[in-house]
Amino acid sequence: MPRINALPSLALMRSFEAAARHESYTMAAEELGVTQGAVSRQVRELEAAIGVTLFRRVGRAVRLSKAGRALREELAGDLERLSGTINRAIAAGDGATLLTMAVLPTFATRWLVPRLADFKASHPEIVLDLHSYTTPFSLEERRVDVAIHFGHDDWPGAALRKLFPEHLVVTAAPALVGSAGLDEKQDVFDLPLLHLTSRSEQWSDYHDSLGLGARAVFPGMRFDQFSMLIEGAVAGLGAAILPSYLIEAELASGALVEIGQVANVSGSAYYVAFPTGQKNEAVQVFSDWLIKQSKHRRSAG
Amino acid sequence: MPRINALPSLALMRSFEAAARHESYTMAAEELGVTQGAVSRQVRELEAAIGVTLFRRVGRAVRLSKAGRALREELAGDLERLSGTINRAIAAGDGATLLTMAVLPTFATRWLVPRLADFKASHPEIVLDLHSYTTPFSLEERRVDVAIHFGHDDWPGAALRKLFPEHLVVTAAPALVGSAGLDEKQDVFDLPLLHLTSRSEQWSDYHDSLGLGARAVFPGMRFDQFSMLIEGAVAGLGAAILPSYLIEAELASGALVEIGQVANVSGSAYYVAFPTGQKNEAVQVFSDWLIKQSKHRRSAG
DNA sequence: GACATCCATGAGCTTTAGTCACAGAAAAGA
DNA sequence: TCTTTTCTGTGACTAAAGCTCATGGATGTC
Repeated sequence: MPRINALPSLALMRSFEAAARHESYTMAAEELGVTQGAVSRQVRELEAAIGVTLFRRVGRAVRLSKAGRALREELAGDLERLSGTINRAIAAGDGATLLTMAVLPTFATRWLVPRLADFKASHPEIVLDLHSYTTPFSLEERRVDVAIHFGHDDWPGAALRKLFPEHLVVTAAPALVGSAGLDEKQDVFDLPLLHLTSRSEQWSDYHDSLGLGARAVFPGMRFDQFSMLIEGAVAGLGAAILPSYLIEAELASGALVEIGQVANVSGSAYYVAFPTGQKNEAVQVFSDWLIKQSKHRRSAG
Repeated sequence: MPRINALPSLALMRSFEAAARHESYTMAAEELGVTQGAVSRQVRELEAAIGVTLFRRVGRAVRLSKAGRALREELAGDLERLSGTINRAIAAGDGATLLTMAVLPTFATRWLVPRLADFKASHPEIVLDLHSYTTPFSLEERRVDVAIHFGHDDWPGAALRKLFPEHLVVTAAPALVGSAGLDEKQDVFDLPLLHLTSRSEQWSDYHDSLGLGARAVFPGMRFDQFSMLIEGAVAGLGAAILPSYLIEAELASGALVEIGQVANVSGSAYYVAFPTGQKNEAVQVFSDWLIKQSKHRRSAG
C-alpha cells in the first residue's frame, strides 16, 4: 500500500528540473514555453514544499545548491521514467501488448526492421518499442522486455536464445582496391583501416590470422555503429571488417568488394536476450518469430 | 535533453493508481481523501489524455482493462520512486548529505543502530536513510548507496569491504535444556528446531559437523528475521543457531544457554557493499566508520 | 555611467481540480 | 418481484492553482 501523499505537482518538478539543467530560469522558461516569472515562482514553491534551498542566488544568476544538485540527478531520471511509462501506454493503445526491446542499431536498421512487416502482419496485437544501444547495460535497470545481444552466452540475469553466428568479411570500395580485389590479402594493411569502437582488436586478430603475427594497434578512423562504418567504406575512406549479412546489397551492387574473410574463431553470435522469469508472453512470441526469421535467408534488401 | 512534455498531472496518475489498486473509485476516493466523483473524473481524464481505456465498466463496478493493468504495474513503481526521491530530499534537508543504505534487519536493530549515535556525533552532516531487506537485490535497481551484505565476496557489480566474520552458536532457553545445557551435544536434535528462512541448511550442516552424517531436512518453525528467531528461542519454542554478536545480552542474562558451537567453515562474513564507481564521498566516510566499529568490541547492548 | 540581462513580485486572469447533489444502473435482500 | 443499497457518471458551481503581465531591483558589461 504505497502511500504517495503530498507530492509536489509535476509542474513544480519539471520547472525545477529544467531550471537546474540550464542553471537559468530564463532558459528553462523558454524550454518549457512559459514566462520566466512562472519558473521563478515554481522553484520557490518547490523549495517551500520540501524545505530545502535548491538554488543559491548569486548575483543576477542562480546556482544549484548541493542539495539541489542531488535532487536534480534523481529527479531527472524519475521523470524520464515516468514519461516513458506514459508514452509506452500511449503507444500500446487499447488491447495491444507492448514489447520494449533494446537493439543494436545497425542490426535493427539493416536486418530487423525490414522484416518487421512480416511480424506485424502475423501479430498485429503486439506493438514494438525499439531502443538502440551501443554499450552494455542491465536488462532490469532499463526496463526492457527483450534485447538483441552480440557476443557469447554470458549475460548475467538474462536467458539467451541463439539467433545466428556472424560471418565477417574484409571489404573496401573498388576505388581503393580495384573491382577485382587485392593481389595479396595482406595488402589490405597498406590501406587506411576503419574501426568499430566496440571491436577494437578486429584488425589485429585478422593480421594474426594471416600468419603475420599479432600487432597491437592499428590507427584509423573509429565509428560506434556499423552503419557509419559501412558508409565510410563505401565512400572509400578505408577498408573495413563487416558482417556479411549487413552488406549483402553493397556486395551485390559492387559498392563494396570482398578482399578477405575472417574466421569466426571466437564463436560470437547474435542472441535474443530476456530477463529470466519473464512473464510477458509477447516475449515468447517475438523471440520465436525472430528465430524463425534467422533460419531462412532473405532476398537482399 | 529529455523532453518531458505533456505528462498528465500527478493527481490523475495518483487517482488512477489508487483506483486500479482497489478496483473501486469509491475506495480510492476514500484513500485519497477526495470525493468519488473526483476520482471518476480523474480517471476519465487520464483515459482521454493517453487515449487508452483503462477500466471496463461492468455493472456498477469497474475492472482494470489489460492496458490498465500494464500501466498500473509500471506506474506504481514510478510514483513510489518519485515519492522516494522527494522524501529523501526532504530528509536530507539543507547542506546535509543523504546516505541511503540497505541493511539486514536484525543486524541493524541489534548491532548498527545502537552505534549510530557515535556516527551521528562525528558526522552530523550525513543523514542516514535505512531500508531493511531480507532477499537479495541489485544495488542499482533499488537506489541504494551502501548495503550490508552477509555471505561471500560475490556480489556482482558491487565493491565489498569485509566487516567481520560470524560466530554461530547453538542455543536454547534454559527451560528446554536446563541452565547447565545438554549432556551430549547431539541431544539438541531431540528438541524442536527453529530455522531462519534464508539459511535452511544450517541444522543439517551442524548435524554433519558432529559426525552424525548429513540429513537433508529438519522440520520446525521458520522465521525470516533473526530477531524473531531470537525471541522464539527465548520463549522456549525450540533450539536455534544464532550469531553470537546478536545475543550477547541473552547469553549474559541467562535467557539463552549455549549448547554448541558451529565452526565457520563456509567463510561467510559481513561486508559493506557499494556500487562500483560510487562517487558519493559519504559512502567512504560511512564505510570507514563501519569498519572501525567492527574492530572494537562493545559492551553488550 | 548607460545599458542589457536576469531574477523577484504584486495584481489580475484563466484553467484545473474538486465539491455537491442527484441521476442511472446493477447487485443484494426481502 | 420489488425494494434497498451501493456503485459510477455528470451538470452546475466554487476554490485554488498556475500563469501572464508589468515592473522593480540587482548585477554584470561595454
